[in-house]
Amino acid sequence: MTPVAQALAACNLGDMDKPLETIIVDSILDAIADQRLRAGTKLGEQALSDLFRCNRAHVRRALATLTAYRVVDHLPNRGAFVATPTPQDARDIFQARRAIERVICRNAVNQATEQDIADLRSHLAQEAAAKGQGNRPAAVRLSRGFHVLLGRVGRNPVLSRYLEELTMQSSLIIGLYASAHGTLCAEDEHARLVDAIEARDPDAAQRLLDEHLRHIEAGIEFGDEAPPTDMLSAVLKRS
Amino acid sequence: MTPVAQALAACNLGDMDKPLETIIVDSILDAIADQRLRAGTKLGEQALSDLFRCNRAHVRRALATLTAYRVVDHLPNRGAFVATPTPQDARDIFQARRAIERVICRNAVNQATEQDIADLRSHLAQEAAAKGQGNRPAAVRLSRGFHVLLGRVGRNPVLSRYLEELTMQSSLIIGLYASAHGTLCAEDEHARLVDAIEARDPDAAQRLLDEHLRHIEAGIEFGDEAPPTDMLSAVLKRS
DNA sequence: TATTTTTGGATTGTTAACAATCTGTGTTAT
DNA sequence: ATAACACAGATTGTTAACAATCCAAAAATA
Repeated sequence: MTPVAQALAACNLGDMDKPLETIIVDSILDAIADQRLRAGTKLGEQALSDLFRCNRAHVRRALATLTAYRVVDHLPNRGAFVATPTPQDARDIFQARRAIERVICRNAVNQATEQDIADLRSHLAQEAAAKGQGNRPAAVRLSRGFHVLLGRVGRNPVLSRYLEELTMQSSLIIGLYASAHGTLCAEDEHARLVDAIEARDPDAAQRLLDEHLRHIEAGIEFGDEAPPTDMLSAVLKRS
Repeated sequence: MTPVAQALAACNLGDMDKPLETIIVDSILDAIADQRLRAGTKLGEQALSDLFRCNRAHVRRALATLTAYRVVDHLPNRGAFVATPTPQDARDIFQARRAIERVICRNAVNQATEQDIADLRSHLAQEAAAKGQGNRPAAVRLSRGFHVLLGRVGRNPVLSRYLEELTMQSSLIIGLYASAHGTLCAEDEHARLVDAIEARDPDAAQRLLDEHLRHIEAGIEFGDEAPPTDMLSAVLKRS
């Protein structure tokens, strides 16, 4: 079983009557968000079409979409690889997150229903549980999930979509550069953010979120040199 | 000659050794930005592959990319259409622009070189010229071009990319809902923005840009009802 | 006449075979 | 022993033929 197969194995293979391309794209995005697929991994067309029991054309289409999302790098005649953001990319991505989540956050303060706040709190509980059990993969996934959920509460699909892209890339960055300790969202920062939203205090919420993002970014250690490259990503130097 | 062919005719058909898919994508994006292609227009695969003298597979790939950019809506078994943003989409898009351009603008104040400022001023001159001649298509294109150029000066490729997407959709929106008069960026707003950047005054620049975007948005008239739909876009109601 | 059904053409979706390119291995020559 | 070269397997890129679906106009029915 290839590494890619392992990473994507326990996925959305239940048919669910959704278009095939969507299933492939979402499976790969999930795997990246959960850090089961790491930066630089090659996504071979054969491997994927075997995995999803489909035509290479479908895989090709899916890879084109992922390339447009900037989550996959496509090198002509060489193939598709999970993107490996450079340290500069990382800084740009986190600046973009601050710009976008700032507004998402204010929207959330204005528009959150009681149901939304309940959902957020229930998510917090899940995060705490995962951390309590020392279940790191789940903690990583839920940590991103909190931000995505907040995006939904903000009710601006354009901003949500960008945020999902950016958190995806943040997962790659953390996988590449995260120091072994720390790095995960301190969940009490999430909790205090929900408090501020419930209190309908936009300025506090915005400030908390901004600090939170700076903490995450600060927790990243840009080794002075190249990213910890495993064979494949050597090829991936951005032009 | 089909309407699509007319819109894309005078385009980047010079080969330029760039990958074919890129040429198709960029041609269509340019045509949308210039409002030669209007919302709801069908992008038939045959028509495009004839136009670009290429395989349908290439067209398909290009359309997948444009769909990922949210500039094209893909309806299964029916085809690809230039997206028709709803009034709610428009509000979301302009809010996103404010969130993003705010930061781009501060970046520009911090990082603009003398060359950058010269470029901006030269762009302003072109805008003035186009308006003076009453050349509306050129004025529309250059008006968007100013914002895109500002994005480049900000030197955050992530934000620039989102801005390019958003200004593209803004072109569609303006094409759909713009009242006949007004609506174009008042170029003196652009000019004053450049002044603020040259004066290295981030707060003034940010304020000017925010107001500028609100003016554009205010100039849009959301007819209470459906967008001015020409046959095809009737099919395009978002799910 | 108005509504439904049928039917033909056109368009999109799918598949498989073929061509071009790359990667790694093994050989040869210096 | 090292470097350049050549070959074979594997991977990506391209193309064309075929199948399924949709759309619009004509025919049939009420």
